[in-house]
Parts: sequence; C-alpha cells; structure tokens
Amino acid sequence: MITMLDVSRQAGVSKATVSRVLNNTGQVKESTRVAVFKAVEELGYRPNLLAQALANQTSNTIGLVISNFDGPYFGRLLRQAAQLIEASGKHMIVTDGHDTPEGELEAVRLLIDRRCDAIILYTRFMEEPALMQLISQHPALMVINRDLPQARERCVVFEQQQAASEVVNYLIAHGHQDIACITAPINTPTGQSRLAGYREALEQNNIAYRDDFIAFSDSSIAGGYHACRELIEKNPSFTALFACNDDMAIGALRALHQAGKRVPDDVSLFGFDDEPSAEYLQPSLSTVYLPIDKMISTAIEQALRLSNGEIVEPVEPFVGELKVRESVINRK
Amino acid sequence: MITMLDVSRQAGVSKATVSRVLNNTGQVKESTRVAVFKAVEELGYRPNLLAQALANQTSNTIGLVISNFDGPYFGRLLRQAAQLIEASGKHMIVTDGHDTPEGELEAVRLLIDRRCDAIILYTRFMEEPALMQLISQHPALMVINRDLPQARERCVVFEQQQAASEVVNYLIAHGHQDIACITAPINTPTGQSRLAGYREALEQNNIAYRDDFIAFSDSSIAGGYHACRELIEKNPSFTALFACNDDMAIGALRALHQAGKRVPDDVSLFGFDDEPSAEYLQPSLSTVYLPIDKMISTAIEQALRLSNGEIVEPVEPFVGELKVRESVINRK
DNA sequence: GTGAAAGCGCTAACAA
DNA sequence: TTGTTAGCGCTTTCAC
Repeated sequence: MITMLDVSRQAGVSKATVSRVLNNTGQVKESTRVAVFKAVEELGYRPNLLAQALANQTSNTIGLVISNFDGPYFGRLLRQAAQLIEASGKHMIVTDGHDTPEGELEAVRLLIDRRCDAIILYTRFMEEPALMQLISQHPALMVINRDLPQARERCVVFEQQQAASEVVNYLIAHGHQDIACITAPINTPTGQSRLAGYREALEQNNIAYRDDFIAFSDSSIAGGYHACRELIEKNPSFTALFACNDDMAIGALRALHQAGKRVPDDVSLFGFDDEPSAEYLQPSLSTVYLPIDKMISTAIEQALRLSNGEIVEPVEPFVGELKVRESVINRK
Repeated sequence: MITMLDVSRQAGVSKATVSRVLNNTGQVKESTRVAVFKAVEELGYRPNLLAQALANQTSNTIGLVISNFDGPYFGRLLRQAAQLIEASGKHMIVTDGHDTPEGELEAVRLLIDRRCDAIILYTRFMEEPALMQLISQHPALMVINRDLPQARERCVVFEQQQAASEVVNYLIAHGHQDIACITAPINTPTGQSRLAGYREALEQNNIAYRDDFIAFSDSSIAGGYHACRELIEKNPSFTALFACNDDMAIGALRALHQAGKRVPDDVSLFGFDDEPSAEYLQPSLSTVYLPIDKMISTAIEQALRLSNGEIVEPVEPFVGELKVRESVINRK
C-alpha cells in the first residue's frame, strides 16, 4: 500500500506538506501543491482512513443499528439514512441486532469500539435500563422506537398506540363491532402498544375484548397466514381484522381467501406500516403510514448535533397517517 | 475514553503485558493475568478497534457493496451475509452503490480505504474494464452478478438467461404462444440477460418476437403496474406475461385485475426472484428462486480464502429453480 | 514473565 | 512556506 511517506518522497517534500495540501490546511506554495497532486496521481495514493481516524480522534462515521435486514421496512429506512449521512459528508456503518436484546447491545458496543462519531439505535428489544446505560456511554447516541422519560432528547418515537387505536376506531365508526386482531411479537413494546391501541379503541366504544378475536403472531407473512387461520377456526364471526403489520396482513389475506371469505365484502382488513406493495395488493391494503423517513432524518440530525457538542431539544413524537384503501368497507 | 495505558497503570503493569493477556499472546503469570482483567473490568476498558487495525495491518472487517437498500432482495442477502461474516469472527461493513456505476465504484473505493480484509461487490451497473481494475487493486475482492472471463475465480454468477428461458419455455410447453414480457432495467446486464432468455425461448419454438408484447420497465412495483397497462393498451391478446422480477409482477397483477383480466384464467403470470410474498399473493405467484443465500455464502468464503492468501478455484455458475404456483395455467 | 521502545499511517503544534 | 517532532492507541520485537 502506498503511504503518505511514499508520496512525500516522490514529490520531494515532507509528510506534513503532503498532509497540508491534501487537507487544505495551512499555506502551501502553488508549485509544491501541484507537485504533491502529481505524486498522488502517479502513485495512486489513497489515504488510510483508519490512520486518519486515529490521528484525528474522529472516524467520520455514523453507526446505525437496526433490528434485522429483512423486509421492506428497514430497507426504506436504510435508503434514507444512507443518503442523509452521505450528504453530511460522513460514512455510514450499519449493523443488525439479530432481533434480540443482546444482539442490539453488542451491535452498539461494536460501533462504540469503532469510534463512530454518532450512533443511531433502532431498538425493538432492549429494556430501558440497558438503554439508559448505553446513552451514558456515548454522547451522540440516539434511540429510535423507545421512549426514555429520563432522556427525551435522545429519543425519536412514534405514537404506536394512538395509531393502532385510530385504526380500530375507524373500523368501529364504519360499522364494525366484531374486530379481530393479529398481534406483532407481544414481547416487544411495539407489539404491546399496538395491541393496547386496539383494546383502547374497544373500550372507548364499549365493545368487549374477546380472547377468541386475538391471535398472537410474529410479524412475518407466514405468521400472519397461520394466525388468521387460527382466528377463523376459533371464531369466524369477525367482520374486520386488524393485522399489526402489513406482512401479516398479506398472509391473512390469503388465509381469508382460502376460507372463502372475501375482502372487503366479508371481512375488512387493516395493516400497519404501508409497505410499498400495500397499494398494489388485491384489494389494495388499508394501513398506517409511518413517517420513517422523517424519523430517521430527525434522529440523524439530532445525533449529528450531539456529536458536535451542541445542546438539543426533545423531539416531538411522530404520528402515523391512516391510508384507507379498498380492503375496508363501510357496513353501516 | 479509557485506553490501554490506563489499564496498565491500574494493574501496575506495562501496556505490553496488558496487550499480552488481552490477546492471549505470550506467557503471563496467572496473578498478573487476573490483575489485568480486574483492571479492565473496573475501568470498563474496551480496545480501540481503529488503533488495533492500524497496528495489526488488518481491520478484521469484510465489506459488502449492494446496489441499494430497498426491497426484499438485498434484505435476504444481507441477513445471510451478516450471519456468515459474524460466524467467521469478522465484522461486516455494508454500503450501497446508489444504483449507479459511479456509486458502486465509490463504495468499493471507500471499503478499500477502510482497509477491509475482504470485499464483496454485488454489481448491477459497473462495466467489465472498471471491474477488472478494481479486482487488481484488492487481492480479496469478489464480484457477484457479473462474469469476468479474465478472472473467473473472482466471480459468483447466476445463469440469468437460462432461467428466463426456462420460464418462457415452460409457458410455451403449457400451451402459451402469445407471451408478453416486462423487462428489468434494460441498461443493465441482468435486464438484458433476462430479455435475451425470453427471446431465446421464443426462437427455440419458432415463435415470432413482437415488439408490442414488450414493455421496458424499472423493476419497481409501480413500474410493473404501468408497464402492464401499456401492454394491455398496445395489444391485449397475450395469454401469458413474464415479469422480469416479482415486484413488477405484483404491479402487473393489479393492472391485469383492473383491466378485467383474471389471473391465471385469462393471463398466466410469471415473476422472478421468489420474494417472500410471492407464495402468499392471490393467486400465488409463479417465479424463479434465486439461490442468493448460497451465492453470497460462496462469495464470502471465497473472499475470505483470498484474504488469507490462498489460491482459489473458479466457482460454478448458479442456476435458478422454477417455482410454479397458481398464477400459471395449462392451456392445452 | 515483563518492560522499553519502535512502528502502523496520519495530523498538528512548533520551529525554522 | 516548509520540515521536525510528537503523538493517536495498539502490537510486537528485543532485552532484561
């Protein structure tokens, strides 16, 4: 590998001078500037980012931890993040948390060890105390998807429960009383909040919560499919179904179809996330749009500010937006 | 930040000794081992990976460049890659190539500058000469999705044309003569190969290639939708449609439905990629399964070997597997 | 068994 | 305007 020393020799100057022209720092005579660039060109020199980071005490990177790599959800997020981070002149390092709390923790640790200037953790599994501790270990760590009352300025959150409640209220307002629900993983705050929103809406409308209208699932397409079959078997009388994410709604759609139930004529279906395919399904899927682009942007901006030592304000919670499409019918 | 020096002082030993116990290198008295670990614990010391990499002349990372972050396709790939790389004790750095040749090139450059031990480039846009040059610049760079005759051992490829041809041959064998096609981006080798496979099958069966059965598209759901509408407008007489990826098939499915054409009764539909949702669509989508898991695994293993200075053999091209589902009907 | 010292490739005072 | 020098945090000879 060509080093700066090689360049300096080729150009007949010192390393310091090479560094100066490459970083545009300090005054350099035009002729030597040219000579250095010429040498760089001839040798095909490229700076060693690791060495640079060590000397600069800043790696010029921002780390991102997501729950997993599958699915369209994080894809959208990563795309936006990559763009923003690049625009800020930094580089992005992504890691996944293997859908476990330990994995998430380990991933963040790694990013810290890599000396990322800022870190964004999209958590689904870590508990509050562990998160608080992480936050205390890195001055520019932002957490997405978990509200930490002790550190509001470090969180970017989405009003899960409210959105879920709006969905179910919408269904009720359109004449549905028997509303089933397929949950997201119930051991996660997200899964819990969405179910809580469902219950909240029922309560607000004095509709009894029934166990046989609930199927616990895992956010996957196959999971949604099986959960829906289970529901139909337990009690096929529901006229509406709230799947706590779009993937499960896709699975449920097929299960309903196979059971001879037409959507939306027999059963109205609601998803959550607004995946790219939602709009194109047959029938197009009603769902909740999550402003993940805005959320990740906000998190990155805030993290960047923190890494500059700036003082930051808490971020307002984000809210979802109902996308009502063909899969829901008015029964009134 | 706590450094090794801090630890050494706390333990009453030298940096060298700390390094020895942490890396299990050289003999150390048990009592001092314990002392060092105690100090590490007390101080919460974590080694600086950057410094380590610089001193070791190896970053212990393997870099991965993909075309973009959206879509389920690369998600599946990343998931598998992350697992494998982690299992090998290394860390993964992912970057995206922004769906442009320059982006791909820049992404690889960056990984080289970061001193990745090995690099995997899933290319869709770079041309052969540029790829050859990259390969010469990094001894452990593997290219996925482009065949370089000069460097077969650095490539992992998939028989695109053959698979596409099989699809169309299957349709023909099942009584279809009027087969339309929605292409993937035609400025990419993948797009070209799949279309070539389509033409090849027609030729083999003495069926004329007709311009009005072709719509050029962009691999997106929306693109598939619009392309299908265009096809129907140009010449609605096709009895089968080959969408060059599943996303476009999803879009086409809706367009067909809106045009009053039933799938598969009026039009048989084939996709490509075998996305997770393919099996659950209504009707379930016939498609081609790509062994991306195996492909990425192979690429990683090969890259790892290269980075160890081992000599490697060329890799056999991978082939797809037809997944025939409800969306295709026999018209004979 | 342990420490001192040099070096990985770069940056940044401080002199000259 | 430029070179010398001392680090950044770690590893690794080479003595002791």
